[in-house]
Amino acid sequence: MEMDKSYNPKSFEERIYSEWERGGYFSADTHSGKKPYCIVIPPPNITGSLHMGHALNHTIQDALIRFKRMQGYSALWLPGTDHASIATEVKIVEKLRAEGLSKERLGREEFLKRAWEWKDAYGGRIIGQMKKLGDSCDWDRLAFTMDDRLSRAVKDVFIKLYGKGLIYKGSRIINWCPECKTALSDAEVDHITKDGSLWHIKYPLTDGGGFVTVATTRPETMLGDTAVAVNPDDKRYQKLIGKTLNLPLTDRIIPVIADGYVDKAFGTGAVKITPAHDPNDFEVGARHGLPGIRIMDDGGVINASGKYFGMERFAARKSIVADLAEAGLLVKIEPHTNNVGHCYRCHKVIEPIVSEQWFVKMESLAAPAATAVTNGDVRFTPGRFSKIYLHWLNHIRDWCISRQLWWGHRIPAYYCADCGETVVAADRPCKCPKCGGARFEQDGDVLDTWFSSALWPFSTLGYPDETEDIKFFFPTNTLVTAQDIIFFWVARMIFSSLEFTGEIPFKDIVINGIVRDAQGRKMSKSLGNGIDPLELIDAYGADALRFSLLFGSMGKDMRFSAEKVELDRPFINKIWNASRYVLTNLEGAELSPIEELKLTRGDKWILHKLNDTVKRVTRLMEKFELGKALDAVYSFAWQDFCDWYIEMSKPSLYAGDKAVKNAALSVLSYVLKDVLKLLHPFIPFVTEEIYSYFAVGEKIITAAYPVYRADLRFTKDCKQINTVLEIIRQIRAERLGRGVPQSKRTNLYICPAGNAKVLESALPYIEKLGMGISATIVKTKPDMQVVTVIAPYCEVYLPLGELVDKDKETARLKKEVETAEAELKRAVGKLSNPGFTQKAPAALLEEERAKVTKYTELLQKLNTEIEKLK
RNA sequence: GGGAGCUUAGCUCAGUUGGGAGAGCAUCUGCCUUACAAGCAGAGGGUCACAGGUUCGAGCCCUGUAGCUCCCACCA
Repeated sequence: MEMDKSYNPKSFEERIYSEWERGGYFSADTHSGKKPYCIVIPPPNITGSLHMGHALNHTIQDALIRFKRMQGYSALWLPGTDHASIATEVKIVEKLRAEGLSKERLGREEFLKRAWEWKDAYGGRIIGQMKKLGDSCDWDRLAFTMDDRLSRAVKDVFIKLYGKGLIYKGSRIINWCPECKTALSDAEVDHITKDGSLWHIKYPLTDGGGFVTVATTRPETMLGDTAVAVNPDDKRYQKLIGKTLNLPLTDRIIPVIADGYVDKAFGTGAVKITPAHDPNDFEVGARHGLPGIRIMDDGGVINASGKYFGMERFAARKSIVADLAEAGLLVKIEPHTNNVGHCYRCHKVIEPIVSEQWFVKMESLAAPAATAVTNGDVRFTPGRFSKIYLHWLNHIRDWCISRQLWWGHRIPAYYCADCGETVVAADRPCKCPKCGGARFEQDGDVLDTWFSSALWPFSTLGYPDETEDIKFFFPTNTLVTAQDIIFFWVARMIFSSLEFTGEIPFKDIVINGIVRDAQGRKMSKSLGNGIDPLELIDAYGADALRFSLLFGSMGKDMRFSAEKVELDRPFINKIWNASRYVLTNLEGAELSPIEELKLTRGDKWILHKLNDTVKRVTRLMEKFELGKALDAVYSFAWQDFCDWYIEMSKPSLYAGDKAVKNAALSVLSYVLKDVLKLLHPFIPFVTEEIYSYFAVGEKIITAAYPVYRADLRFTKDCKQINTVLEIIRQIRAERLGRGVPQSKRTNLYICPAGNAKVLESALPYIEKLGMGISATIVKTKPDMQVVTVIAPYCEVYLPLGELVDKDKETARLKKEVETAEAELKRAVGKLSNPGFTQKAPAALLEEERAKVTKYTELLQKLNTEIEKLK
């Protein structure tokens, strides 16, 4: 078998994925005797298409799953999708509109039929895209939040919470989106800072004694005012408390009340109170027994008596302001920046409105969820996200869970048609427990999409049933997600899990960064700066994309562009070619286990370094430092293995000694295979493809992950070879420094400073890598014109003949003298500082003393050289 | 109004518990050396945002300042 001459991912990625799928390599067994490791996927919306955020998030999860699978765990990456109530409904409504239809005309049942059709047609699109990326999910366990199984969990949880009094229905101020025509939870509101205005309006006193001027950012809500509040300590207004005002543009009379909530310093110090349309006013109203007057309908249209009836809210604002001005009641308009809530789906300004909705009481649920993080049961990576999480939980308010939508889990509450009694049950009740009536109407609302996602880690594994899966895999191990859904999802999974399973849902939460564009902006549809991961896969291959996403930092936002993929791709090509080098030489060779080989010093060097790399990479993987882990394999593979060891191995392969060649190939294969294994979690396709040539019939996806081997530690040999490499580097620099072409090889004469033995065994390396015809040990400088290279533990003489230019050489040596003198001075300076010698650790002192010796000797040598040249 | 993160080479970023500033790309030089020119071998390039402080010693710890980014927040 021969590998293609060049790396061409298109020729194998698809094939390899289907081999994995057919071979059942992704399925996790509960009876294998292996330890469980489980990641549940953040379920993408069925409306979604794979974007760069998914690509990064999935690459991390897949790398972790593959790592654990290779380590011998029964590793389950549980995939699924989310019905995304509001997002999907908006899409379907749009589609209907395009067909000239509306959901109201269609009716609930027909609408849902259409929605399911839509889901069946497009909901699986993202799954195919995930496979292109290489996601090794257990597709047999694919879940959907509206599956019967998961819906059962939703009902179960709702009923239990209701039974405990933790779900209640009540009339409260909620966030209303007039576009989506539904209530939203606090988390679903984005606050955007906007330049607006502060309108100062005069409200006349009924006794004719003047006016009270109020300041407001939403003048249209005055139609719903039921009081004006001032601070009880405000001397300006104390006389007015208890008096009444004529509410302009209406015929209503409202009182002036005193409430500590009012800030004397802001605006005019007098606040109009609109209990039905402002959260603060709602509370002030409650304290003072004020009525709330709702003046807006669910479409954001004024729904109050009078001329403004039927006007859109912002048109009404304009009109009201104009009318106030005309009546001489508008004092002034001040520029004012404030934060305006927007719907996270349609981005329209939300309206606070009093409405009857279902809520989850949060206090008792939030506390244990906070504790789980503070006591370390659940850990955030990076740790700073725990602060964000805790802050949210500690300031949480009740969660509005009802949505005036149709696509989703319908609230399992039934109202008796006869007496109005509420019955919460999994199925439609037969008989009213209060009046015995038999006719019931189910609540028309559906649940917040996040209510079902909150159950994801256990609903997907079988909750409320005690399935094999839940017994084996729950609590799961790691959750990988983006920071923008810590509140929506992560926090809610934790409190739900603690409440219903009594356990944490996962041990670790890994927060991945945001993939930004080359200029650091968020990728967004409106900016049009998004990159399509599928296009990148098409152009460069999935491995290259995955590599680029991880090669860099983790947990931090990253700048990304197609150019980055392009620039990172040569690494994969390098691995491909290194593999070809080994493979092409492998023909006819007989390999032996490395334990049985007589290892050369170079072998020991690379094995020692490999061992270090394995240890380091494993540790970093376990700490979720995937970027650094990849970096560690990268530099080992490229620098140590390709640039040095492969070059060192060439004489052994080409010298014609079969035993030597076999031994060299045995080590080459061993190291290469381990490199492939270390890389497999990151770049699964190409490693699997290459592996198939080296281990016919085996699959790297289930190969054992390399482990640190105490028997492959060769600290001394490693140090010695490092010195040799330093000598080689010096020789190369000397040659290149005077423009000697690489093809011009010379004899090398090496004069060791001390023990010659170490250098003797390294002569072949020095010869090969130092561009030598031959390398020989000499006792003294040969009697010819040479360039002297002053290297560690030796001097190397290069007979470069006429190339030697005395002046240049002298200049070069003088420069070296300068640096050596500087180093010496630094070391001596440190050692003559009593503070340093008294307080610095002994090892450091020793190091500095060694430097003094080293540079003193070096200086002597250099000066001798300079003298000789004269 | 609170909180978080960032500021290191021209660019993108690493810098573990304080002990001589690193990588990749870009630039420059020389090489098509039998795995790879998507490559090899070298070189140049940094007041570690700024100002103080702690320390024998600070990119790293402390305080403050500035700029950028993000999150949270019911001052109308």
